[in-house]
Amino acid sequence: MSKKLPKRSEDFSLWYNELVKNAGLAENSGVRGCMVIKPYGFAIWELMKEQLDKMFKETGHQNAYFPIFVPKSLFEAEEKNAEGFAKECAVVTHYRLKTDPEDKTKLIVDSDAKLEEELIVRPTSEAIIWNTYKGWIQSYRDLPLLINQWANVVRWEMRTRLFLRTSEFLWQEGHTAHATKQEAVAEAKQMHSVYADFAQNWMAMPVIKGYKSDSERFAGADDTYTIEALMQDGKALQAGTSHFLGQNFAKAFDVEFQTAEGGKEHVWATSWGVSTRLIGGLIMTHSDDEGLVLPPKLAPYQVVIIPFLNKKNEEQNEVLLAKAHEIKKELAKFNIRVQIDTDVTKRPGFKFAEYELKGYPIRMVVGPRDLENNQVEIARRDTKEKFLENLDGIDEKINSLLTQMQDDLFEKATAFRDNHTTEVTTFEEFKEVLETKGGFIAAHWDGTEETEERIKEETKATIRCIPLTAKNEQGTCVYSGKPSARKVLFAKAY
RNA sequence: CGGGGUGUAGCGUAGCCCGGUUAUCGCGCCGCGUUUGGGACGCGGAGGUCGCAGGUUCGAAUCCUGCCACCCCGACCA
Repeated sequence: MSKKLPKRSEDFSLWYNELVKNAGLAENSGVRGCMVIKPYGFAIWELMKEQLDKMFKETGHQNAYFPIFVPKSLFEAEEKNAEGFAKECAVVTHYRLKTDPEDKTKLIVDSDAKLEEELIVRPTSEAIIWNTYKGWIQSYRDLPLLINQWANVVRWEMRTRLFLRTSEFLWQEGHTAHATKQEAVAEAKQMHSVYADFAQNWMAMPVIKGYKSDSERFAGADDTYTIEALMQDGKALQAGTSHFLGQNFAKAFDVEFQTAEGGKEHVWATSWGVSTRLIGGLIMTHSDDEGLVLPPKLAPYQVVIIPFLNKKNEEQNEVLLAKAHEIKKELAKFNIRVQIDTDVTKRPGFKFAEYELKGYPIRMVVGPRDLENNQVEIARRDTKEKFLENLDGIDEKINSLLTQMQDDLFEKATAFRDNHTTEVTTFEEFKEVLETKGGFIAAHWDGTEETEERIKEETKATIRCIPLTAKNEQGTCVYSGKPSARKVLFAKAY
């Protein structure tokens, strides 16, 4: 069915692309930069959504849905935001097609059906949402307003990559309104932590929490908090952002509320989002030359049971299948997601390779030999270890193995990240590390956009974030030699 | 948007420079048989608007023009 993957170490991009396609996660759609997410890939997204949604609700948020189209006049209301996205907007200008009089088999845009005002296909929903919030917020009693939306957005990027950057992508965007600055900042930080929690405890993907420099900040935000992950090729991935928007959108959309004291004030805002890009991060964090490696918590199926079926031996097949179902039922006690492979036409070796490619965490093989001994063969996807396990108490054994694997994956990824985080003091060192080893580089920076830009031009590395944990220590900027108060994290990024 | 490349069956490809019966091969797919504890083998079979539209020609996958899509590099990417 699928051919061998290219080696990860030889051509990471090619490896990634082939992996995504061969594992059945997604493919290019043939529609400009848009991808088709296939059922297996979408199942991962659904698991992510389920957990994130739960976390949002636990922190007091509700879901709602706003239009995909944003009238241009609304879009341009917040200048910085509009400017930041202007170059990558899809725009609806007409609302009707008609048969081409020159060629009856063709349709053409009906020029009589030109919209008076163009509609922007949302690249993000601040504008339409804040225009709506204006009508929802009059009093401090209406606050805080804590809303999340699951939606698709469109950004007309010049160059696209499956999951990491597509013209259309799925995401969630939270948009909140608060009575005080303090409360809004706390909300932005809280959601920043929720993302970090999700990345680390569900995706087993270690992240650095930090905030963005002026040039990397969200257009229209006062502060952008980010979680930054490191991929196996040494490039950084911005995995989620949470923005403190100040009063920028409240002012642009005239959203004021009456305080308890009777005064009028603009509300304070946040927005925060993660997207299907997380799936790309998940893949590039854990996977290997054999294919996808999924952390158990986000694996559509955590266990595949493969009974050794033989076309010629119906009786034995029945016994093996019955045993497989029995085991599945046992595992259900711990809500373990199990698939039973009932295909009689493929040989075992082929199946093993396929399930490895798809990243099933545990493979359990049941053959005649095992039946006699009341055992199964267990194979771990992450370490490739194989061993026999007695079936007594198999539910608990598998459950704890899954927990173990989840922890091990996180530890392994953390070790990789730490090994690829280098502190440097000179620009020579900076360039050397970037070229040979990649990864995060912690270096002093003078805080100017100019220096940041120069470094980017010379090395392609950008400031990924100013870590929240960065301790104050006087030093000199790695590029300009000017004084610096703390080290920041640089990397080449996706 | 600039530079380069590719488009031939579900996938990967040969053929194109130098036009000429019925378009090559492998994988996959279907059928039968033998197999089955790490990607099986034999035999038989199905599957093609050669990216699209024009043009040149007795004749176009092949030459010319235009368009479209995709890939790589750059630019772009809160």
